[in-house]
Amino acid sequence: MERNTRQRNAILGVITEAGRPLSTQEILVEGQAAVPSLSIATVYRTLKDLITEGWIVPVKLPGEADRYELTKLGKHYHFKCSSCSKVFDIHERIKNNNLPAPADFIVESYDLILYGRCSECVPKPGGTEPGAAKHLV
Amino acid sequence: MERNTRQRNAILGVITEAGRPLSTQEILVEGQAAVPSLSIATVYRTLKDLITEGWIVPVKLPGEADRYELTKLGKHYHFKCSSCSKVFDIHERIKNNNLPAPADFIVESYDLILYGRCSECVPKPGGTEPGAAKHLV
DNA sequence: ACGCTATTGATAATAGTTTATCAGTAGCGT
DNA sequence: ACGCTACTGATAAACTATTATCAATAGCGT
Repeated sequence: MERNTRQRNAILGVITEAGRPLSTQEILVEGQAAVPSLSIATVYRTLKDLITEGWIVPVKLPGEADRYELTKLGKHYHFKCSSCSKVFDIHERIKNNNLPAPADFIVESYDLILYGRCSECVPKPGGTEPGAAKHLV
Repeated sequence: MERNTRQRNAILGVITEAGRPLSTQEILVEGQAAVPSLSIATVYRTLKDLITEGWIVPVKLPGEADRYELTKLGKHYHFKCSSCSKVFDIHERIKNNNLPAPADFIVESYDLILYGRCSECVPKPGGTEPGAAKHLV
């Protein structure tokens, strides 16, 4: 990065504010609130730069396109809501860190992905499904 | 399925023998040992049928194409070797099943994926990297 | 062995995501 | 304010994985 552009600021701003990993489409739409002309090409270009510079990291989930979040959030896990499709960070530790594998295998790292309903999409008594209407991704 | 073809038998056979989730390419190559003319189209078609019929299930890993394994193996986790790229089943149980998430989230399921070196690719003293030469996927 | 038709093989087409292209725009040093 | 050139926006292109197409092949019931 050599110039401090509105687009770049908007994109890094959106990711910083989000507090959860965002898809390229989420970044595009949110970023256009700040820079209406923002294009998907610039989103991809800037994400690549931000990764190279170490500001953000891609979050990979099975069968889905990458999402992106701040590197400084460090090692943690992810929760995907099966209703609204948003992905949230889980910073709680796994209590028992004793991960089982065959004795002659060397475990170097691991991913844990939880699936379920986020607080917005938990079915509440006497109401219609909140998730259905709030589906944004 | 209405006819019992050599192709179908070969594909289901390869998956059954493997003992680990196989990629479409692995299934194609291994299947061609039994049916040399086997094409990738037939692999995809047959995999879809076998899934519909309940024989196999897709195994999804972050950022990778689906692999396939027998349904009857039941719920378990996976280990991906960072050297040879093979994926192995982990049937051992997680000792502490207390998965952490925000209190107002409902966890319905989870995926656990271990990364590291399989027994074939563990660096052994005084030898060159076995993994480099054995990279088959 | 015959014949019907489900299945196959080869390849084109599709789908989704990411990257390349290039003329126009806008940071930023002077 | 000027000018250089990195950056942007629009879109084409590339890429990978998967599915559709269709003439040729091969199960399987008779």
